[in-house]
Amino acid sequence: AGHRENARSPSTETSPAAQTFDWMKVKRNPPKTGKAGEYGFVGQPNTVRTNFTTKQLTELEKEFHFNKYLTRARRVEIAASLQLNETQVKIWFQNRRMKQKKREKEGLLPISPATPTG
Amino acid sequence: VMILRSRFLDARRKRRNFSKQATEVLNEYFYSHLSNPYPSEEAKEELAKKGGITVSQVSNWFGNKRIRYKKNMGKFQEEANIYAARSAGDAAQGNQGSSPCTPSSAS
DNA sequence: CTCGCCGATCAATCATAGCA
DNA sequence: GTGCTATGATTGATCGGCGA
Repeated sequence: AGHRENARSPSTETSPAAQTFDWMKVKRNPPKTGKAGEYGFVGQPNTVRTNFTTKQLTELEKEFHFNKYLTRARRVEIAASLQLNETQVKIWFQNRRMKQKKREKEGLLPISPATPTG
Repeated sequence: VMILRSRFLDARRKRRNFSKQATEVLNEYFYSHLSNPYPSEEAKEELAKKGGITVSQVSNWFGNKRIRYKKNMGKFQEEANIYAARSAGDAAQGNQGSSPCTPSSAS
């Protein structure tokens, strides 16, 4: 699943090789990590990816080993404990699960593609 | 920043450029589908096999390629022309009707 | 309708490879 | 041996679709 755009820019057609397709115009909204309690104002979009500290990552990983999925209550605890947003904790777990899945997949058949009669 | 960055630097970062063959296959697909360079899972597997790399690497390559291409289109015009000429006659440019091209080699 | 998850992708960054 | 660019991988966060 993903994007299905294919529109082309209305103008700028002089160049034959590369127009400006829609996917080239795709822009992501700035992160709304409303990071507070660190610097600047509270509730002000950070506009930049948060850099998790080693401690935070360690705790998150530890929790991940305990259980791959979090409950609302648990999430609140961890978020408060690590001084992160609930959303950040939630997202971290999501990305973590995806990473695990990818790891399992890679360490399974990248060495033996079973290519009979190539 | 400062500090803390001294992570063991996961050896993962250890990388090696892809073979010419892999780059060739990837670029061929990219510029042949410049209007929509989003290969499906199947296409990725095919490309991975042809290039002798993993599907993840194919995904990474396209992800980086797309971002870097649109960030510096001018820098890729040259490549675009080169690969565009090679496929010349594929779903690439102002191709709205999209031809029923499905060269999927059936085994 | 709201919320979490999945899968894919984005976008910024890290660290190294390659070249002058 | 130094400095810059090219390139692969990592990752916090977004987008769209689904199901509870």
